[in-house]
Amino acid sequence: MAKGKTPAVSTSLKEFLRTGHRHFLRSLSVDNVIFGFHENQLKVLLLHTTFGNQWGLPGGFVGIDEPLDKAAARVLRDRTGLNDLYLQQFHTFGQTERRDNKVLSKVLKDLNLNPGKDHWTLQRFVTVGYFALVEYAKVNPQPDDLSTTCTWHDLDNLPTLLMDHGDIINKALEELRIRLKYQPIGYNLLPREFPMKDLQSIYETVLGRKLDRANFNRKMVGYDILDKKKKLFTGGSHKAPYLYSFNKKKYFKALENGLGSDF
Amino acid sequence: MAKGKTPAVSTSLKEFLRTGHRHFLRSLSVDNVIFGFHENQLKVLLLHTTFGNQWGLPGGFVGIDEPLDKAAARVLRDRTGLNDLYLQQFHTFGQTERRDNKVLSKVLKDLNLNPGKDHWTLQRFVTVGYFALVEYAKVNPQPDDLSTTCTWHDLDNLPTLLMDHGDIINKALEELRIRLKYQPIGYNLLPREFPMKDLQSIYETVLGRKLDRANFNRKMVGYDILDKKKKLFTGGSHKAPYLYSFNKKKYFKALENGLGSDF
DNA sequence: ATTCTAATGAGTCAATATGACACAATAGTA
DNA sequence: TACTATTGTGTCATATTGACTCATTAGAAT
Repeated sequence: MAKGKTPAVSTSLKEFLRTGHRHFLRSLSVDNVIFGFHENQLKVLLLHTTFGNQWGLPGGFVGIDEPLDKAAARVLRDRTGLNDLYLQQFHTFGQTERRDNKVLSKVLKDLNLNPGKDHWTLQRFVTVGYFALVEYAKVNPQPDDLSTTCTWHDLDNLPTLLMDHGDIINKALEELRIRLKYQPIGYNLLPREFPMKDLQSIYETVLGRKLDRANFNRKMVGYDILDKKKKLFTGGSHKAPYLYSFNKKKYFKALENGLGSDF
Repeated sequence: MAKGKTPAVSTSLKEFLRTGHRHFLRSLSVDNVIFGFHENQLKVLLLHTTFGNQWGLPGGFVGIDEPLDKAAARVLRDRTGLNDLYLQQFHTFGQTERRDNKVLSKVLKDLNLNPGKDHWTLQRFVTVGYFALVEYAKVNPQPDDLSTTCTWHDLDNLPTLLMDHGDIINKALEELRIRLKYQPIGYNLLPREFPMKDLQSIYETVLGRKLDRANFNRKMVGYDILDKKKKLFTGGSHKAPYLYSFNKKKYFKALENGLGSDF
């Protein structure tokens, strides 16, 4: 979907479509499922395509001399304006139906480029899926050259999506669910300091069921990977909760001893 | 590494190297980490390359109209002679150093083909890693067109490997370890009926530590996914163990209730 | 200032799971 | 018939989990 900003590539969309096959790996792309958390809702960042009038995941191509992970990180940076985010490869999608005839052939026509079936963007693409966990408030969503808007969408109220992007999101969520069970990565969705209730909300949303407040607290504190801070003044008319922050040192020590495993 | 046997592709190696770029996706390959279990050892199936005098994973290219998963299954079938095996995609490797200059340029020279830097096989490749769990005794290892032998190797005594194939195996093992903790997939490495001790050995090998016999037994039986069969006559001078077999119906029912999860 | 409300931190307790170990049973061998 | 190695099963102390209680407290209402 995205126009890559790899060094030495023209910034013009037309030029990109004409000569991209010389600067990017053929038939390979990356797509990012960027998760955010806001108002007790898990959200995904989506782009609205200029030409096809459809929503799709932020994605891009892989530079001919660019590591795969860097390509995904580049797309993530370009769409969020942020660096060094939690980004995790989770699955590669290689069905033969994965090709975008509608949107891109319309683009090509509009730009007076050869819309023939053999254009490199109209070929079948294998895409490597990454999911990212980002702090909602910090993100400044940026559309790419093929889209008009870039906005958050509630995960349980998604619009119709391009190609298999719905499947990709589902798989990302599934993978997130699994990972959350043996790595406490949820904090990546929160500010540096957060009340325990917010972390619990994330777990409840991702796992899809309510958790007991007291037991959740006990368990998280039990992992010994959080620092307890001073109080928070919430503005709510009730007892103010503690704030916690994630402690990386403690985390890696805890990982060695095996966090949350059977056997 | 492998020559694909996709329909309508010439069976000659030379022809394949000359025209492969028209039948396969460019710069994309699949590699299989095929695990077997024999004499209490976890084994991996490796190929010895004819030209480079090195060992590598069984792999292949993806047909232009072939689903990714099918390509991996095809490679697995071609090397083992078996169908319908446990095969799981686990990671895609996309470092820029992933190109095979040594082996393939030698092959090209020997076949009097243009050994220029721009030959399609000498480009950088992104490879999708799959791991398979197979029943050791049933496998009939088959080398491919670029290798002389295909044999099992002890996982803890591997030879020097091609490119990043060592990393790929390590990652596969790591992924297998994680999966084993929340899905009882170990039985795929065993015959249809097996004594509990063999299953325990697999867990011990994969997890890398001894497990208590009685507790392991209790836990596995507790999952309620195994059928207890008649006795086995081992030939050993001791009490004969029961045989168990995996029950898929029970398994899927157990999965719904969440097998071995925190929270 | 005092009372009220909603949400928090901490604690209890029964049920269940885990880890370490014990012991009788038994297939083949001596 | 006794011996040996290994198996099926049981026990028990300890740790973890799930469901619940209760005193505490920040801000709003009075």
